[in-house]
Amino acid sequence: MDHTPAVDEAVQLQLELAHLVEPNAPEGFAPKIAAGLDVAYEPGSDRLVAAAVCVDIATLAIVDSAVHEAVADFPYVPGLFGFRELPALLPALDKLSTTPDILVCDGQGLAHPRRFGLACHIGVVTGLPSIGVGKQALGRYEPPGPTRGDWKPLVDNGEIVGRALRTQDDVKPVFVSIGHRIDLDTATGLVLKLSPRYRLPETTRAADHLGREVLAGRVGVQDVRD
DNA sequence: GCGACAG
DNA sequence: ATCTTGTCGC
Repeated sequence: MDHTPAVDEAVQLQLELAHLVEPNAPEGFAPKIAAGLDVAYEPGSDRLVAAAVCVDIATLAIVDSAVHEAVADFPYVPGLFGFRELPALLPALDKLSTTPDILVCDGQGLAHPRRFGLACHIGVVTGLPSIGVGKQALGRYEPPGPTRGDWKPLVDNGEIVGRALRTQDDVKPVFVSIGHRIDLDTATGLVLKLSPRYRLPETTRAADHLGREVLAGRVGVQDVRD
């Protein structure tokens, strides 16, 4: 990517990079390790902590983690998340001693006005399969049934860009969309697999928790290889 | 034109 | 995203 592009050029960059998104999983794709990515922000400052936590998909055990502290150099603009979080997320990924099979991002992937949300962005840049799991949709959506596993397609301009997925009975749905090198069905199945008990996947819960602990100073960055 | 708007 | 008080449930 670039070194802090201007807001207006960021939009153009997304339109170009969107062509690089691959909507299918690699041959014989059988992910074993999923990495949860999240960024924690310090109130009233530009300081932030990006966290990456690797989880064994079969057991949900945490097998590796890393963080990267930085200063936000791009403003929060809905639709331009990648430019704000990638600069911090990429270094965190590099610090992992494990290469995850798939990245689970906190935000949208294809379910984005220009079909290039954070998950697509980090997927294309790293070349790794990725999926986006947002807590909130960018636009309107049809509520899925009340049971875990129920879902409704997310439609934007006549295109199916993702799914509103119920990960637990009677809890608000999450918004799943592909990021890169994966398909919607596989992404949906993986999100359910990673969310056996809570609304959000264990991957994003773990990354969110680690980021907050480091921000608060309760966990030293050296404890997770900084 | 106006409102809505991932984290 | 983060702040903030209380409440419900395991």
